[in-house]
Amino acid sequence: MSIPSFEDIIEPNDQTAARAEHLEKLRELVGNVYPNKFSRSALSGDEDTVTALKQWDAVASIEAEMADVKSKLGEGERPPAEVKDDMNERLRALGTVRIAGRLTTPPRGNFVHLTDGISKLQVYCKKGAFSVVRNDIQDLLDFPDSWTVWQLLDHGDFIGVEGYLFVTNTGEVSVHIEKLQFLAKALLPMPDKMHGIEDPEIKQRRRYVDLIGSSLAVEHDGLTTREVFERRAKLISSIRRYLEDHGYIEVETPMLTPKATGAAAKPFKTHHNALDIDLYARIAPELYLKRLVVGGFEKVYELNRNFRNEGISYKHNPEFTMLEFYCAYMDVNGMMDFCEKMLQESVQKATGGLVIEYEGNKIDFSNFRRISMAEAVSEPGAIATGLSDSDLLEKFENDVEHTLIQPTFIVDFPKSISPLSKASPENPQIAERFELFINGMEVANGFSELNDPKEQYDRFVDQMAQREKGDEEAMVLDEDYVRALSYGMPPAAGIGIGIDRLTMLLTNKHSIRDVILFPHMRPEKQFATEDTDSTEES
RNA sequence: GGUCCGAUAGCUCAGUCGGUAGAGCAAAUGGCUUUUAACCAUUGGGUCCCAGGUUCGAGUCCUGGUCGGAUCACCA
Repeated sequence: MSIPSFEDIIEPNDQTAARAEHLEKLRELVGNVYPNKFSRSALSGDEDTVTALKQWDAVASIEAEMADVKSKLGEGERPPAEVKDDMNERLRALGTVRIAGRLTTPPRGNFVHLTDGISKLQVYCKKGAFSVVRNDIQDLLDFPDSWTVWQLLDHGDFIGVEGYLFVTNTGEVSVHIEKLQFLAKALLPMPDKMHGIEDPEIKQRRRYVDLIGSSLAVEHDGLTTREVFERRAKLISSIRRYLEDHGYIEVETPMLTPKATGAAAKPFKTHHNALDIDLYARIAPELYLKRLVVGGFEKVYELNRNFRNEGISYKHNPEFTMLEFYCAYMDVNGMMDFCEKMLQESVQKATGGLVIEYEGNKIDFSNFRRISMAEAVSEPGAIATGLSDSDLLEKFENDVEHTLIQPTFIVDFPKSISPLSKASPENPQIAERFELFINGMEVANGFSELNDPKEQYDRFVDQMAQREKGDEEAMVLDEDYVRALSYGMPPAAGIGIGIDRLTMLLTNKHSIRDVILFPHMRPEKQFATEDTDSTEES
């Protein structure tokens, strides 16, 4: 296949031409236009980012004072000169700052804002009163070359500045530049500064530019893209901390497996050349994790990707992040208790409260309902009886599931659809299994783990029979897993929690694609998929 | 896979009944030594997603396609 040219990739236009020309002129003035580093340091020596600098006590307190002064001013009035002078004296005494970032606007006049992706900091340069670092040799450019460099900066470029802090006439804390260093060029134009990128396709395909746009956008509904993924990260780290605080150990089990089993789903298939065998991307880590319970890891978890070769929808992506964990000697009820507490803690940490707003609904995590599937499909006070397992499930999925807005554990699943869970001691037709529903969406699935190897074998055989009958998603017999259980597994409970869906809830996003940085999409036509066969050894 | 909706300048979007392709931001040029999304003036910038069709004439109407979104089915 032909290799696309650089121009094919960046698609030149008048804007890129101007930027490329600026880059060449800058190269003549400063030498290397892509220098290797810029040492950032600010007042106490620890503030390396714009955000850290703005949050540092001395700076934050002056900003707070100024906000107070400005709040008492009328429209168009400026802070009194004596207030400003006093602050400037205090700021000047703090010393020199070295700070770097991306330009959030084109340089206009003498001002520009730098961003670290979170906060913005204004910098001011006085024509003729600052120098530009030459990146090729230890030397400085002075006026008029320094001013030329300033004028060659574009919206989106990276610069580093050295200078002192001051407040402007309008009361904004800014850096007065003494030295400026050019750090990197943006050859492509930045997104609209008011709206960022709105086209959902470009937002998802080019998440980097969505992130640039969303951090700079003035107007946005709800969380910015960056905030969505920061909240996702907070959720995940708080879950990890909670599990580790409770004695769980994180493990990694195979993603490429000889058998796709442990869940009801269609797998992705691939091929290992050296071994000449087919492998499947895992659909669940479940059976590997329980092998570890057999081996003596009494509390074990894995938080990573699963792959299912199925449809794409607002709540399905071919690869999705799932938390699975197992606890020895626990049953389904203990697992529901633990899950409830863990989710409450995580929601609190990620959002700051237990009540979230999702698509107009208030969802309260402070109390999870528990009702049986039979109760859920029945009129109040009259439990439906005589339904077959499949009718019960169908009625539940069609009539009830979407009505479960508040966190609700549905318990007492039919055993026939739960091939890995233990039967209830009271009713052999019922599995000790639950699913957690929030906003009509399944978020978790857990059960008392079946640990009788012979019964597990029989259940697999039953699944294989259904497979024979054409059920592509019936579970595949895993002989080694049956062997593992035969070494003895303690009673245990396990759970799987859909992290993407939980994130959707906590970020008020309707689509799973909005909470996955790079969701699955068709490849762009002009950049065909790589022909991997041609790289194969012959 | 079914149904519905969408694609116009780098970005955000208008475009009436089928009659010369528009605005704001961004860009270029000039001015400006403290501006707060948008300083002032001037200028340039279009395969109206693609391919057909109807028409004197199509961004606009019709058919097919591509890509995307919503929704239903399947699924977690």
